[in-house]
Amino acid sequence: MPVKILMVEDEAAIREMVRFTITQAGYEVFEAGCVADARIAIADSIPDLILLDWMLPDVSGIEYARTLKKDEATRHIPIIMLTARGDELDKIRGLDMGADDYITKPFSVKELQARIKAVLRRTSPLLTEDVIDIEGLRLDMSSHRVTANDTSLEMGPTEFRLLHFFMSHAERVFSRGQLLDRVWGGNVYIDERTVDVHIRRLRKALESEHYDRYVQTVRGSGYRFSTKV
Amino acid sequence: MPVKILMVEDEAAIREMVRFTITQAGYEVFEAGCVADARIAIADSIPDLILLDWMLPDVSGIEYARTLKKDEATRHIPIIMLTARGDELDKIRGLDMGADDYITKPFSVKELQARIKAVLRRTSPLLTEDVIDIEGLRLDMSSHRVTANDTSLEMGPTEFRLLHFFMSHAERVFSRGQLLDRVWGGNVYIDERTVDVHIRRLRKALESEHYDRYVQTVRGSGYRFSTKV
DNA sequence: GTTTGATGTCACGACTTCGTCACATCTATC
DNA sequence: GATAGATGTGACGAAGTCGTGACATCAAAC
Repeated sequence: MPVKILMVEDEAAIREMVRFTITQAGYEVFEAGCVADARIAIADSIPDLILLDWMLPDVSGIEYARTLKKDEATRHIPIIMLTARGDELDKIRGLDMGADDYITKPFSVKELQARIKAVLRRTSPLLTEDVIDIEGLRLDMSSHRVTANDTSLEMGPTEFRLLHFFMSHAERVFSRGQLLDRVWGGNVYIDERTVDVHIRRLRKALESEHYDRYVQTVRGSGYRFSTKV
Repeated sequence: MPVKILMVEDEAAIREMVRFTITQAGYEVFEAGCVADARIAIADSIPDLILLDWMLPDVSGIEYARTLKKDEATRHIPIIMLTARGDELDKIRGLDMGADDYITKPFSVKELQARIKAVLRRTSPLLTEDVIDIEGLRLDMSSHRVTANDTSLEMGPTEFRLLHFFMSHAERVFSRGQLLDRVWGGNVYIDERTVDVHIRRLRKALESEHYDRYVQTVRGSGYRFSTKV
């Protein structure tokens, strides 16, 4: 599951350039030309980062950023604002609506790549890793494989995504609703108890090498991946 | 468990701006357009801070602040008064009805954020923190875990909430009624003696690492979490 | 068309948590 | 040291939460 980036930008030229930059770096891009489209894209699948133009045809980028930060489901998503001139930057900074970084046009491919990487590393460091190894449990994104002490473990696609999410966000509790949003993708009308079943399947897959104890139930709250047993 | 802020303000524009500022900072907002609504909101759930306009349609902010400070259940809630002009500020100061801070309109987002943070820090320094550590007893909200000297402690959800409340309001006595209001949430019709039982359960959970001595009985008043034994 | 694997839902049972009660224990006061 | 009121504590039933196997559905592969 590659890192998903949503770009909200109306100028075709910049979109072209950003799309190239991002795919080049191995991320997955979703594009929206206006806020309305962005909403649809997010409802469909929650991205790991948003590149947000400050001037948009329908709603201003600033205003939209505010909306995103207000919503519980999207609050955690880091936002990089794209602004036209340096002097606008000050204005935006002054408004302080929760962007995690800013970049002024025109910008270079290298600069954009660097900032994306920096923001992702800051917000969820393990998300960018190609292979995550926690106490001998190794999840390899490129080969799409999970091994425990060099023993290959079998699991379904959903369990793999679930494990990847857990391992890149270890030591934190997530409610069933949050897991549905972030592992299944938004706009799904799935019973929350379904999460239980996939947790069960994931545990079963990890069981043979005794890593199932890392997938912990937090009664009344949700689930957690933690090495502290 | 986010910090809850009640805003009592009749002007829609200011409400909009304040609501944004607050959610932005990660707090939870409840809104009331008049004192009557504010009463209802408080009966439902006691906030951690109140932003109170000085001119309100039904009862004046000053008068309401006095009422709040008279009532045992709401006395502890810090109040920030919102006033229209600087000269009114002197008047209010002179009246001294127990506001913890004042802010004059128009005010900036930054200023409001700063004052909220300052007041919260002053009244309950640890309320804004995600992880609270008191003398080796550590409560981590994000991983939803309690550890004592690196030993994980087991307890039920209610005991966890109770301990979190105690640790973020250390060295203060709370009556059973106050604890019911603030830990169980308002509008519950539960026997006050039930608190005793949960205190007992919390003590039992802390017992193994000898932190139960921090949960203290104040005869005739209620309970207190204190490191002074 | 059949098979296979993945997925979401359901129902049942096991287990936890919660509020209440009854009784024991403690403390202040006389 | 007797009394009365406040608090500690174990037990219990009810309600809630979670684990788990079974099943229906669907899409892709053959």
